[in-house]
Amino acid sequence: MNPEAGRPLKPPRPSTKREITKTQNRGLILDAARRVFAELGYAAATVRDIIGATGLASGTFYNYFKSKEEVFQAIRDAAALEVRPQLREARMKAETGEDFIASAFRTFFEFLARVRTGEAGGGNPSALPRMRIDTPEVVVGFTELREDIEAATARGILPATDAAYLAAAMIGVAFEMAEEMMTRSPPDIDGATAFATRVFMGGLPSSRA
Amino acid sequence: MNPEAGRPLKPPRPSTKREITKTQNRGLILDAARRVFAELGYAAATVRDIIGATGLASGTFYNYFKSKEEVFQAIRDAAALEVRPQLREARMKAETGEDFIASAFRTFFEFLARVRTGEAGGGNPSALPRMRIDTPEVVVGFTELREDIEAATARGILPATDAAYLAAAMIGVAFEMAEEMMTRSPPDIDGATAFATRVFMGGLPSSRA
Amino acid sequence: MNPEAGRPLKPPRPSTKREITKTQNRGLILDAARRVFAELGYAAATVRDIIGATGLASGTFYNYFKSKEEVFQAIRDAAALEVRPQLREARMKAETGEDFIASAFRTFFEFLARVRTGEAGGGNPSALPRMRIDTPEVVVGFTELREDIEAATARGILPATDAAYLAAAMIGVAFEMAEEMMTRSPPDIDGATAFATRVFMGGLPSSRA
Amino acid sequence: MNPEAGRPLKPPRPSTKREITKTQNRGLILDAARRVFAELGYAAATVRDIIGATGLASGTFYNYFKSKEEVFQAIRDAAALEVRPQLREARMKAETGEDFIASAFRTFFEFLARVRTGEAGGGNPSALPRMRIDTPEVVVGFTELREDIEAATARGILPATDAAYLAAAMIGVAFEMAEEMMTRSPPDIDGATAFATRVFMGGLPSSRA
DNA sequence: GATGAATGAGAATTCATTCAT
DNA sequence: TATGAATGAATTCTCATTCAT
Repeated sequence: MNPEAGRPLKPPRPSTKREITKTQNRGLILDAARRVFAELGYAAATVRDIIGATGLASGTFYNYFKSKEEVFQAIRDAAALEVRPQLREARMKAETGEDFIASAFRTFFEFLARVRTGEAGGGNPSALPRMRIDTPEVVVGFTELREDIEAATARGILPATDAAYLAAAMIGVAFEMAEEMMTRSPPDIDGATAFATRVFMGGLPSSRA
Repeated sequence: MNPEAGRPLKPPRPSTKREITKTQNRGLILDAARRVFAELGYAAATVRDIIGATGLASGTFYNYFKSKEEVFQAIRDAAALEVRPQLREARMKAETGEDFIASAFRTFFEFLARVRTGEAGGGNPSALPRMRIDTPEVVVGFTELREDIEAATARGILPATDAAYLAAAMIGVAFEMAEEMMTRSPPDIDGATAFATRVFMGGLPSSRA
Repeated sequence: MNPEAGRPLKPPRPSTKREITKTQNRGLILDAARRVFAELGYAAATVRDIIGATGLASGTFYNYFKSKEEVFQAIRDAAALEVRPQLREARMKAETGEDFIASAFRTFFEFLARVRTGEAGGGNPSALPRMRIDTPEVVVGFTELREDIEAATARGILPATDAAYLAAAMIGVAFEMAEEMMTRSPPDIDGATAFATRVFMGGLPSSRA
Repeated sequence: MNPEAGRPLKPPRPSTKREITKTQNRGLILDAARRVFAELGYAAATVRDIIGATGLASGTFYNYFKSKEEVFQAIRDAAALEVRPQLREARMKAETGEDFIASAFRTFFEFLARVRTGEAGGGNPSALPRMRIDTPEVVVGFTELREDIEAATARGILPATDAAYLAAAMIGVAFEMAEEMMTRSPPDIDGATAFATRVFMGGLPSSRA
C-alpha cells in the first residue's frame, strides 16, 4: 500500500534519563504520528510508518492505541482541545462582521502555522506537492472554522446569504491560502489574514488598496 | 517515462470487434478507477478495488496499466485534454474581470459536475473530510484554473494583487463550493457561479445585493 | 519469476516475402528459444520470453509446442541429429587414444562454437558470467561426448582406468575449456583441442612443450 | 549497499532465548534454501519453496532476507568464509606442483562433500544435467579454486602454460569429478583426489600407473 | 493457422496484530 | 510495560494457457 516514497522520518533517539520516563511513550507515538500523517496523509500512512518514526517496538504501539484510526482521533482531539479556547475568545470579542472574519481566519492560520512547521511534503505518487487535507490538525481546523462561521451567521454578525455556500467559500479560502501562506517564510499570517478578510469584506483586495 | 515515443500520434481507430472490446475494457477500467478514487481516495484505493469494480479478471488490469499510478495519470490526462480547450476559450473571451472570474468558475463547476456524476460517497473509516483532494479530475481542475488565473493577472484583466493568494483563494472557493454545489440536485451550477463571482467582485454577497 | 534482467532480445522483424512463408514459424520459435535459453538458461526462461523474442503472437507458440520443455527437447533433438554423424565419423577414424581424444574434443569444441556464437551472457542475478549449462545444445554435447568416451573405453582405445572418473574429467575439461575458448575471438578451437588433448595424454602441457 | 555500516563488527552473541530462536530461524531458512537450491537450482527455486521447506510463515522469511537473491548471497558468503582459510593454507604449504594440485583438489572435494550432504536429488522436469551449477557453494568453490590456481601459476610452482586454460581444465575436472565422487558412498575423496592429480601430473592415469 | 486480449492460479511482498520473553 | 519476532491475510503482479476473431 505504500510503495511510493522513501521514509526519511528519523526516530528521535531517546538518550537522556528524562526521556526514559516512559509513559510519555504515548506522547512519542502521537508526535511520530503527527509527522507521519503530515508527510504521507492519513490514508497512505501505515501503523508501521508510525512505529518506525517512533523508535519504539511495534508491540508498544498497541499498549497505547488499538489502531491507526485511534491515534488519528487522539491527535484530533488534542488539537481541538487546544484551539477551542482560542476560538471562543476570538468569537467573544468580535463585534462586527469584519472583526469576526478577521479573527476566524487569523486563528485558523495561526493554529496551522504552529502545528504544521517542519512538514516535509514530498513523496506523493501523484506528484501533488499539496498540503495534506487528511491530517488530524487540518480536520480540527476545518471543523472549528465551520462551526465558527455557522454560529456567526446564525447570530447575525454575518449577513444571511446562502450560509452553506458562505461557509464553503470561507473554508476554501482559508485552506488554500493556508497552504500558500506556509510556503512563505516566516509564515505570512498577517498578510494572509488581511487578504482573506478583505476578499470577504469587499471583493478583490486591490480594488480597494 | 514514455517508452513508446515513436508510435504514430493518432492511435489507429478501432475497427475489428476485438479492438472495440479492447477500447471498451480500457474505458471500463478507467471508469471503475474514477469511481473507486472518488470513493476511497487515491491513497486508500487498491488495484484490487479497481479490478473488483470492473468485473474483469485481475490479470486484465495489467494488460492496460502497469500500476495504480498509471491509471491515475491516464485519468488525469484525459481530463486535462477535456478541460483545457474550454478554459482557454473562456480565458480568451473574457474582457472584464467579472467576466473572467464568472466564466472560470462556471467552467470549473460544469466540468466537475459532468465528471463527478455517479460518485458513491460514504464508507470512510474515520471522520475525514468527505471531499477527496487526490482525485485525478480535481488535480487537473486545480492546475488549469491556477494557470488561468495567473495568465489573467498577467494580462491586466485582474487587478495586480498578490497573485498567488488570489489564485489560492479562488481555487479554495471553487473547490469547496463545488462540493456543496454537488449536494444539491440538480447541481446548482448557476447559483454557485453567481455566488462565487460576487464574493470576488464585491465581498460578501448580501452586503451588496 | 524473472525480475532480474532486462530482456534485450529483439524480435527479428519479418519483412521480406520469403520470411512470410510461415511454417518456418516453427524455426522462428526454435531460434528465439535458442537465444533465450542461452541468455537466461532453461530454468529462468519463460514462455513469454521466447514468444517475445519471436515477434509472433502468444497463441502461435502453442500451435507448435505445448510447453517450454517441448521446445527444449526439440532443440536438443535437432542438435543431436546434427552432431551425431560428425562424432561417429571421428570415432571411426580414430586409431590411437590420442587420435580419439583429440577428435572428441575437437568435435565438441567445433559444435559449440558453431552453435553458440552471439551469446549474450549477462543478466544473471547471482552475477555468474558463466556459460549456461542448461541449454539444449550443451546437454547434447554432454551426452554425446560421454557416450563417445564410454564407447572408446569399452573398445580399449582408451586405457581402462576408472571409466566414470575419466568420463567426468574429460567432460569437465571440455565444458570449462569451451567457455574459456569462447571468450577468445575467434574461438580458439585448435588451441583448446591441443591443450585438452595434451593434458590427457601427458599431464600438464608445458611439462612437455 | 550496506546501510548499517556503523554497527559494531562483532554481532552481539545471542544470549536471550529470543535471540537464540532468531539465530536458529535464520539458520533454518539458510538450510532450507540450500536444500531447495540444490534440488531445483537457483533459477527455478521460488521464495515460496524455501518458505515451505522451512515450516515458517511466509512473512517470517522477509524478517531475515529481502529476496531470494539475498539468501543466495548469504549462503555464498558463509561458504566463502569457510573455504577461504582452508584454501589459503593448502596454497601456502604446497612446495611442488604435485603437492599444490593434490591439495587443491582435496580441499575442494572435501569442502563439497561436507557442504553437499543432505541433498535431495530428483524432481527435474526435463532431462537436464543433474548437476546444478548455480548453487551458492559451487560458485564459491569455483571462485576460490580459480584464484588459487592463478596464484600458484604466478609463483612458478605450476609451469607457465596457458593459465586460463589450465584453470578451466582443473575446475572442470574438479567439478565434474566431484559429482561422480558424490555418487559413491562414502564419498570417495581419496580416490578422486588421486585420479585428478595424476591426470594433471602425467596424463591418463593408467598409461603410467 | 495467426492473433492477442482475457483469464485466474500462483508467486512475491507488505502489513496489522499477537504473544512469548 | 516494553520488546520484536512470528504470523498469515491481503495485496501486487506475473505467467502459462485459452479462445473468440
